Amino acid sequence: MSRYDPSTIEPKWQKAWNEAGTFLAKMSPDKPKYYVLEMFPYPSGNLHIGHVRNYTLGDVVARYKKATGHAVLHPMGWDAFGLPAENAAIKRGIHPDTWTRQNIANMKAQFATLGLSLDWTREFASCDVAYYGRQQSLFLDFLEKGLIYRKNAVVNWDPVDMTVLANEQVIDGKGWRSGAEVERRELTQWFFKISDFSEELLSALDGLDDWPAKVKLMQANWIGKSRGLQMSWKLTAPTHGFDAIDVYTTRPDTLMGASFLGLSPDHPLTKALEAENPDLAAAVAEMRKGGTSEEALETGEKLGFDTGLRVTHPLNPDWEIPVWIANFILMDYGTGAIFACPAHDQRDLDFCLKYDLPVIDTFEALDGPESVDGDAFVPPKSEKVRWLNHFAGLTEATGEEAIEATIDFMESQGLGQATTQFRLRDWGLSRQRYWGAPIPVIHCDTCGVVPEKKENLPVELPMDVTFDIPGNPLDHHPSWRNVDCPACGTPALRETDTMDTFVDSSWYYARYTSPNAEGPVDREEAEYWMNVDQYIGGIEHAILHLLYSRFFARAMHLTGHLPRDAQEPFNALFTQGMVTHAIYQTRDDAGRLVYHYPSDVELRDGKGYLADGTEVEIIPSAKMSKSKNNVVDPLAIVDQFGADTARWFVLSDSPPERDVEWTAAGAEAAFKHLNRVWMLCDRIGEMDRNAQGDGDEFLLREMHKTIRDVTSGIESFGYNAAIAKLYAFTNVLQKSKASYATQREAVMILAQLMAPMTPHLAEDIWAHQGGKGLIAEAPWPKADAAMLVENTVTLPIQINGKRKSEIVVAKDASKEEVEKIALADESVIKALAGAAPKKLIVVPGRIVNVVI
RNA sequence: GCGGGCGUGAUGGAAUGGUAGACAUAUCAGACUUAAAAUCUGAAGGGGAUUUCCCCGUGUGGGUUCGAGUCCCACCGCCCGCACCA
Repeated sequence: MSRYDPSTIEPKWQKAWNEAGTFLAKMSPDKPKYYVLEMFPYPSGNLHIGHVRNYTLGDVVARYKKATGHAVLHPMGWDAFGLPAENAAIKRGIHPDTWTRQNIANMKAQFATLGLSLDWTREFASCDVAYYGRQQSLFLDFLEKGLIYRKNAVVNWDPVDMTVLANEQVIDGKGWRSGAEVERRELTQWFFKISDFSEELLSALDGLDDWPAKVKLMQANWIGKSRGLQMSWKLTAPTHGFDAIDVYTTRPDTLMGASFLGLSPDHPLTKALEAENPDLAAAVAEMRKGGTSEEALETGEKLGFDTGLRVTHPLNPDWEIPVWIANFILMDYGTGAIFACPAHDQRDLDFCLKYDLPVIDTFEALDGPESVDGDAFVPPKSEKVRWLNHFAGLTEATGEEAIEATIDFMESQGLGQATTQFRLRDWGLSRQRYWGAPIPVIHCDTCGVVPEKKENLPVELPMDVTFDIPGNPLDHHPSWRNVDCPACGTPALRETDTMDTFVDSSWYYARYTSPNAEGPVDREEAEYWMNVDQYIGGIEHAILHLLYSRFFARAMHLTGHLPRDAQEPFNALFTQGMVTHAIYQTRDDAGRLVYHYPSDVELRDGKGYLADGTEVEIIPSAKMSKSKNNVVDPLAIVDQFGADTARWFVLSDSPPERDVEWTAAGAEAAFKHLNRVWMLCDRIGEMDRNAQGDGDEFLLREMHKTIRDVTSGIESFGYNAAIAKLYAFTNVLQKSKASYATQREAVMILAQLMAPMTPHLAEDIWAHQGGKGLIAEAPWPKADAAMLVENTVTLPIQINGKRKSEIVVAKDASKEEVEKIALADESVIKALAGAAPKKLIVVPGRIVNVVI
């Protein structure tokens, strides 16, 4: 008898795989290729249990695909630029490069303990000059193609991180990383023209069949296409160079309900009026303060200011409508001006009631007017309503029909144009930070903005920088900025802005295909390996990272770096859930919550107690957080139980797309099970080689069913169900009295089916039972169809749809035979009590239903 | 407000329209043991009769169907995304 000791077998097999080069990706003309990629980690210093889940999910795919005869690419690297490194430099005086390299070394060692089937020869970090230098050359190519431009723009300024944020990085008016209230600033910035691709990025979502519908919907909402009408409203008296105000609306059908025309506080006309009207300027200043802060949202206070200007209604020159400035109108969307229809828009109604402006119904429900004070009548656009005063002659029609009729009418009269608007804005990539890829341009007094010459790339980050002054260290460097203009040769200054780290993660998947290529990617390698066949990561990247990558792949195609087919870089996407853990809390004398480490809590009968007997409150399945003391350290788990146990557990309890709660009991159960499998292998190993037994056929049948079920489970990310089948089969095998030969075959198959999940244990069993070579190189077992067919089948018998009994019939029994046997069944005879059944339903091989 | 998803034992969760609760956790009982742990065997949706019988049961109420956890409608609850977006 031997003991299951992961601490000896796991390093042993990891070494064997390394020495054999088992996981090196090689182009093979005779095999289909398969590229599986998990989102690369930020080198924060330590692996957390969420990484273990993410990378185990991918590893199952990679190992399974290898076994099914694919040439597999499964690389790993580091998303290594970013703010935390600079924060560490400021706080602890460590250079960002040192800090990052130490973290990478540390995490790589932790990765090694997990036994992942990664090709480490392709590893790179985004802060490697070899990587970001190529990124700079992509920048120059994009610039030349007109995919990048510079503009003066109001940007979101994060006063804590001292950097510009993309719109997408502002959450509730706060910086996504720092949480600081975002301020407005005007700076000259570089932008990717992602908005040129709005339509394309939206419509191509339809082709992404193996992406979660949810992610596609989130992207579609983010791109935010809307169809509407743009039209001009004439001012009764021209002012400040305006003789009309352009308005965009998605509800042109409500045109006859116009109550006022609203301007954004940032509208050019507002700005012009501000200069001469102090009262107006004060009101507008007040509106800007409110902005989109959470407080403003809570109070929902509508603020307005009557400019005194008047416009005429496009359809009736005699109808004068007042022009107001309103705080809820955004300059960034549409034209920054709206017409308000209070009868059919709650927000407009609130405003009109507050400022005593008219409310005009333009349609009513078919069953009569709805008169509820303070509530706007807003039926779904698809609902049919009665039109009260529609100029195009509509009487009963849906909102959708009315919108189209209005647009047609207005266009035919030359009063407006159908317009498509997108919410998606260009991606600002400039960051006023040190730890990022330098933007390779030079500012020359005579030539202006000049791109760096390609032969001068890479523009390397200087290592001799200090962090004692706030702001960008590159600005304070004594010499780095000073260069000669590539165009005229006179002294000039380097741009000190660096690139958003989302740029780094927008093309790394392509670089993995050819990490040593002279250019950004090698066309031949890229054409072979691209696309990523299966991409796996967190739902938190559903919008930003994935949208930017989709844009980048298109831009790389336009600049000749990637084939057309690679424009959608990720064929299939899987978003995994979080690993959660219970929080154990009590309250101190002042009523404040105190969080206890799981190791300090004893669990009994579903309740938790501290050493002194105090009962703790258990909050199940909470997000892991250091401050809540509920973080699980994967290294401790590997030390205690081994990597296979950690891998088995994160796969077993929940479907991969859902959150899984880490429990000590669950981890122990996983370990116990692996022990059981080990003992089973041991027992079979000690059997007499010639031993005969009973139940060989039964065991073999169960074995082939398990092959079938585990295979389909892995194919469909149903890992938890696949593992349940493996448990069941282990139980069968454990009780089996079959011959040695059959039991050995069964345990070998068990090992093969477990190999994607628990590769070390599987490898060890394989070796013990005399398997040839490595199990990691062995082909996937095939279920024998003949063994899946049963000779007899048990059919449930229902009476009026309720299960009452069951019968055993031959597999190929005819309908008539089944009917005869069913009618002879005791409970059927009893229920019929001599009468004939009204109806008899026989579904061959499935069920019998007797209707009385 | 708009869009999407989900609701099954004490718990995590299984279930191509066809035997609801696989598998696991926690629980209980038994075996082994001086004892405990480990291991093994078994019980277990709820209720009632009380061995082999009956009723109820997948958030609630309807519907389609021979048959619904699964499909349709309405409602309730929870979760996620977006949002003074015209």
